[in-house]
This record gives sequence, structure tokens and C-alpha cells, in this order.
Amino acid sequence: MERILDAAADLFVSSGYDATTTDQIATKAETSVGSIYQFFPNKRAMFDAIAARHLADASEIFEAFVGVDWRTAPWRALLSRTLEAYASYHRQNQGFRAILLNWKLSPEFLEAGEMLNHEFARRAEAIFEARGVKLTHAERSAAATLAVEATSAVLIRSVRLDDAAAAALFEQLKIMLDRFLSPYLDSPSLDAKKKTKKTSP
Amino acid sequence: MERILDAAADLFVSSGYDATTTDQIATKAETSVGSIYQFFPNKRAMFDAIAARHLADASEIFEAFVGVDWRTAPWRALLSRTLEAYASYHRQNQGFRAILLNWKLSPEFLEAGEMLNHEFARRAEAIFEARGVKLTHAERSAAATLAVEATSAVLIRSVRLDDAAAAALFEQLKIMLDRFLSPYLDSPSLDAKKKTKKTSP
Amino acid sequence: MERILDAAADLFVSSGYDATTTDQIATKAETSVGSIYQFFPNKRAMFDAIAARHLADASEIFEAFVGVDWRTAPWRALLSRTLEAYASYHRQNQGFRAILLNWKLSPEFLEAGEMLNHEFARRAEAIFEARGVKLTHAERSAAATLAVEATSAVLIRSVRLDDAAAAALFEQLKIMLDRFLSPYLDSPSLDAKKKTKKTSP
Amino acid sequence: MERILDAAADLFVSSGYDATTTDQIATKAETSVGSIYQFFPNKRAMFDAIAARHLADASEIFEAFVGVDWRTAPWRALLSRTLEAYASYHRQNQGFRAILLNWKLSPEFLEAGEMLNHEFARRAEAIFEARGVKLTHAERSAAATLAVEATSAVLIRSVRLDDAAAAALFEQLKIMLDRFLSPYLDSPSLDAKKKTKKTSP
DNA sequence: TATGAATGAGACTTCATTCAT
DNA sequence: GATGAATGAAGTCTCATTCAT
Repeated sequence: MERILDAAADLFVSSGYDATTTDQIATKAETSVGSIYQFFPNKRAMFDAIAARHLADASEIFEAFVGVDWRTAPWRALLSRTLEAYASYHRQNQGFRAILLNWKLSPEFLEAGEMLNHEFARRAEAIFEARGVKLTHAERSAAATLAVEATSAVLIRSVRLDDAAAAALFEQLKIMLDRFLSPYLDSPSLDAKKKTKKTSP
Repeated sequence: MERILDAAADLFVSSGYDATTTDQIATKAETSVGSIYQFFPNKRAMFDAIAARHLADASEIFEAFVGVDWRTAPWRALLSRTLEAYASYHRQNQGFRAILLNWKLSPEFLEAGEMLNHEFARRAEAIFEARGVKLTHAERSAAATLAVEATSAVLIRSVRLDDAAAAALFEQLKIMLDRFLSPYLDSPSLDAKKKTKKTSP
Repeated sequence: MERILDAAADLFVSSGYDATTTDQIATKAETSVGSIYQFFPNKRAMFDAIAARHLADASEIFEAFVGVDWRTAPWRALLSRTLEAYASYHRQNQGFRAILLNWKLSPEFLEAGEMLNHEFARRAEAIFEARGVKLTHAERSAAATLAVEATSAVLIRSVRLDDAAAAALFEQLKIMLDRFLSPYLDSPSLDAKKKTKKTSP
Repeated sequence: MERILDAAADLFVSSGYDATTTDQIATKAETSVGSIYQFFPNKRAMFDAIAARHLADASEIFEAFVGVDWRTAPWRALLSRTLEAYASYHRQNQGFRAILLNWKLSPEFLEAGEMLNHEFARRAEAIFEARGVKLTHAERSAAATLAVEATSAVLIRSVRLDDAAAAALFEQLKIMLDRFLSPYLDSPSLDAKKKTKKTSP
């Protein structure tokens, strides 16, 4: 039942998982506890379903914007596309915004949020790897995680800022990620040229 | 009672706030529930006390490491000092982990946490300003906010990572902040001019 | 619906009355709860129907096997016939087991069960009387009641035993009743001797 | 808590295990549900405790009356002693009477009651064995079970009879058991004589 | 007539808080 | 001041029963 999940999501977000009672969910969803238990074996299952739903949504978006050319496309274009897609989804989707805003609310949400970020980080890693980044596995993983977490933090923080400040913050994020990733991703196979370029002028 | 707060912090971290019972806290603190209620009016008061303690600590640490020479010290040293101080406090202090994990439990603490980050961001701005960074006010503010939020996100994320991954992540954070801030704060060739400018008038 | 009662009887036997849900009954009977409530006003009504059915059956069997020749037939044959009839009914009929297992669930059925035993005891008394047993009225009544109650107890007990143990128990019951009743009822050729024995010492 | 167990026993007996709620027990015991759960982990544990208590009581009585000379004492004396002891305990102990009267009430009580009878039957078996009864293991077990179950049935039935009828029933029980067991237990070492007796006339 | 989703009272159990000792 | 047994409100979940389709 969609109505049940929406009600549960709202309540989990506004009161936290533990503080939300099955009766509250039933009331908000305009059903009865009994009906809830016809769809979900227990309270936790509702949380899991919500998490799965948003995880799937977010994952889809990422997929759509990274596109099929992720191995060959210039990394700056990929980054830019994805960041924009995120920001736009984030701007449009109240529910997702609520999740992002609150996924540290309860250990359960935190876990779900982390799974999502973890998933993104793994994709980012794949992109790095496809470009022959000169990093150990651990470094690559950390760099990917960092990029994702920083983006996530900015999106969450933006919710509380006015539009101008949010735009400025987002602009700096792009700059930061560009400066951070550039030494890793620019001219991996053109190593020599790059060094030459840099030293020659 | 210090022992009570330590026990509570430990349990809040490992089981979450709601799942932790007052009996568990009493047992771990080697007292009785009755004694707990002599020091704290209710369970929430323990959480708030832990929160307050660690927020104050965090503020103090920042102060101590930014130090009195924040205007003149090399920015890399400032950054490095502060990040290390944070990380070490974070690593050593169970209570702080509890707060990070249960961040939004108390509206008061949520606000306090945001104010703390805001405060840090303003300090960072001041540091930028003192070094004549070539940015508009909005950009400077955004850059400072970004640095603080990214750091905060990494610390929060680290709680859930094993030590090696946390260390790697932290390493990349330092690299990222360095690369991000370097173009703003390093004016190797312009250093002279700047200093001249500043000292000459 | 016969199928419903059979399903209910099976489940009452294997899980007990309370632990059996109407959904389980519906599933086992290959119908729906709704249909059940078209035949029975509530769960208890199913139990009562099963009870009534089997009590009636039991009474009929007794009647059939005691037969019309109960005054003239050899008592051993009568006893044997009746016991075997009972045991076979009992062995074949799940529903009867259900009743025995949940005996006291319904006050009405409890009473009915006791009345049935009482009725059987009165028949047995009549058989004794027809054979000129040398017992006071009270003794005769007690002996008849005893035989019936012992048989009843064995049948109830058998429900919880495996087949071999149940058969052995039943065998001993026959021996016991034979030994118990023989001195009372066998006086065809030994009538004289017995009396002599008794009077001689 | 003795009061809790007494209340629970009363209620289990009058309403059945499933129909008795923890709240009812608490009210009858003049405590609160919370206190009950300080002594018993769950409802079932109360039942088990009650069963254990009565099982222990009954077992003790059996022990006391069978005595230390159970291997050597004449079996008729043993039987008589035990039956009398039972009847007297039964007459005096309301609680026990309630248990006996109701142990078929719920599968749980039934089980407990069966365990008790099973225990007695095993003792009776031991007595048979000590006297070299010529029966297979299965027959011996069945005979012992039968004797115990018949006795049990009589005691239960007696509750609903007037004193005179109960006495008469008990008298017949003793006769029945005597006649039943006599061929098994009389003159075990005088086997030859017995057979001669039987075949000679 | 048959169905089975919906209902919600009520069961068991937990646990923050109190208070007599 | 310390203790921990007692309390009972409140939470999760079950299931007999109803009723619209």
C-alpha cells in the first residue's frame, strides 16, 4: 500500500523510527493496524521498503545521468551532469529531500542512507578505475567515498540555506571536486605531457 | 556522575538511544536505576548532558588548535592542526560518537550542532579574509561552509567505518581541502606583492 | 460443510482449539473465512458441532454393538464387541480425538460427555442386573461406573500415545475388565463352587 | 511469588490457560503485570511452575507411601497404602483437586498431568519388575499405565459424586486393581504351582 | 453464494519512572 | 544517599469477525 509507506515515511522523518507507532502510521494512512500487517510483517519492513524505494529512485537517476558513455566521456562532463541531475531531483522531490534531511535520524535511516552513498561511491570508483587512476584500492575507495559524502553533505545543508547561498555553495562544491579530482583524472595516459606542460611555462 | 554518562554514551553508540534501557546503563555504570535518577531527571537528560559536554569540548579544541596565531600562521599548518585535533578527539571519545550517531534526537542539540558548524565556518572565513583571498563575500562564505561541512560529513561517516577505511578517508579529506584551498590561499608568486601591500601602507 | 468440520477437527487435534485460527481452517478446507461464517456463527460453533456429531456417533455405536440381544448374549462377547467398536471408531476418527483432547472447552459439551458416560454406566448396570449379579445396588452402580470411566480414561490417554502403546494399553484394559467382571458375571458352571468357596472358609 | 502462582493456578483452572490473561492474574494476585514479569519471563513459565509444584507434591506423596520397603513389601499392602494416601491427599488438597479436575482443560495442563501419571506408571513398573512379573516390556508398561490412569479417572470422577457413591467407587477400584494385578503379582516364584492349579481342574 | 481485505479490540511484553526501605 | 522491586502506560502484533464486491 502506497499510502501506508507515505505515511510511515513522513512519520519516520518527523519523529524518528522508534518514536513512530504503528497506530500513528495507520491513522495517518487512514487505515487500521490490521491492514498494515497484511502488507508488512512488522514495523521494520516498512522502513526497509521506504529505504529500498528511495535507494532505487536515486540509483536510477545516477544511472540515467552517468549514461552509457561513462567509460569514454570526459570526466568533467560526467561529474557535472551527475551533480546537476542530483541537485534537480533534490530540488523537485520533497520526499527525497525529507529522506536526505533525516537519514541520520535513526540508525535505520542512517544505514539506508549509507547504503545509497556506498552504492554511488562504488560507481564513482568504477569510473576512476576505467581511467587508470594511479591510486591504491584503499585510496581510490576513500576518494570516491569522500566525493559522494561531500556532495551529500552539501545537498543536505542546502535545504537550510536561501537560494543564493545554496547556489554559491553548490558552485564551490563543483570547484572543490574539480580541483580534488583533476590530479587523479586528468591525462592518466598522457602523464608525460602533463608534467611537461606544467613545468615548461 | 561521570561513570553514568560514560556508560550511557557507550550504550547509545552501540545500541542507539531508544534501544538502550536505563537498567543497562545502571548495570554498566555499576549503580542502580535509582541512583541515576538522583542525577538526571530522565533518560533524555543524560543524552543532553553528553551532547552538551561534547559540544563544549569540540568548541574548545577548535579554539586551542586554531590558536592565537591564526592570522599569521601558515594556513596549511592551521588546517592540519585543526583536522588532526578533531580526528584524535573523535577517535578517542566514545561520547562524541554517540552524539554524532544520534545527532537529531534532540531539537536543541540539532540546533546547537548547526550553530557549531556555522561558528566554525565563520572562523574559517575570517582566516580566509585575513589572507586576502580573492573571492566575493558570498564565495568566501560558501567555500568556508563547504570545508566545514565536508569535514563534518567525513567525521560522521567515519563512525561507521573500520579504522583503516576511516584513516584513508581522512587522508583524502586532507588532500581535497588542500587542493581546494590552495588556489585561494597560496599565492606563491603573488605572495610578495601581497605582503608588500599589507606591510607597506 | 463437512470439509470445514473435518479441517477444524484435524487442526484442533494437532494445535489445540485456541492456537487454531479460522484462516488455517479455511485454507485446510479449501474455502475462505467468509464461507465458514456462512455455516457457523463463530469458531466455538464449529467445535460444538464436532462435539455433537461425535457424541451422537458414540451413542449410536454403543447401541448398535450392544445390540438387541444384550440380555441373552454372553457378557464377554458384549464387552468385546463394544470395546472393539469404540476403539475402531476412535482410531479412525480424527474428530473424536479432537473432542477428547479439548474435552472441557465447552461447559455444555462437558456435561454432555458426562451424561454419555453416565448413560453407558446405566446400560452396563442393566446388563449386570439381567445376569443376576450378586451385588448391592450401590456396588453394582459403582462397578459399572468404574468400568466405563476406566475405558473412557484409556481412550483419552490413547490419543497421546503411539499406535503400539495404545494397542498394548487397550489389550490390558480388556484383561483388566475381564478379570474384574468375571467373578461378578461368570457364574454359569462355577456358580456352585464359588458360593461353596465363599461359604466354606 | 507464591501469590502469583496461586492466582494463575486458579484462573488457569477456571478459564483455561489461553483464556486467562496476564492482567487477570495480576489483578487476582493483587500486583501488576510488571511484577509478574519480574519473576517469570512469560506466561508459559507460570504454568510450568505450577505444574512442577504439583508434580513435586504428588511425587513426594507417592514416595512417602511406597516407602523404602517397596521391593520387599507385599504388593497388596503397597497398593493399598498408595491408594489411601492418594485419596486422602486428594480429599484434603483443594489445589490438587482443582488440578486433577482440570488438567485436561488445556493442552498444557494435560501435558503436565500426563507427565505426572507417566512418572507414577514408571514407579509402578519398577515395582512389577522387582517382583519378576512375566510380561513383556510393552505389557508391563501398559499394565502400569492402566492402573494409574484408572485410579486417576476414579479420583477425578469422585469429585462429582456424593461421599457414599465415591466410597463405593473407590472400593470397586481396589477390587478391580486387586483382581487385575493378582495374576501378575501373586506367587511369581511359585509359577509352576499356579499353572498346575489352573490346568488341573 | 463466495471471497478475502479490512477492522480494531485485546493479548503479551517492555521499560521509564517512582518510592519505601 | 543508594537500592531495586513495583508500577502501569504504551507498544507491537494477532486474529475473530464483518461486509463490500
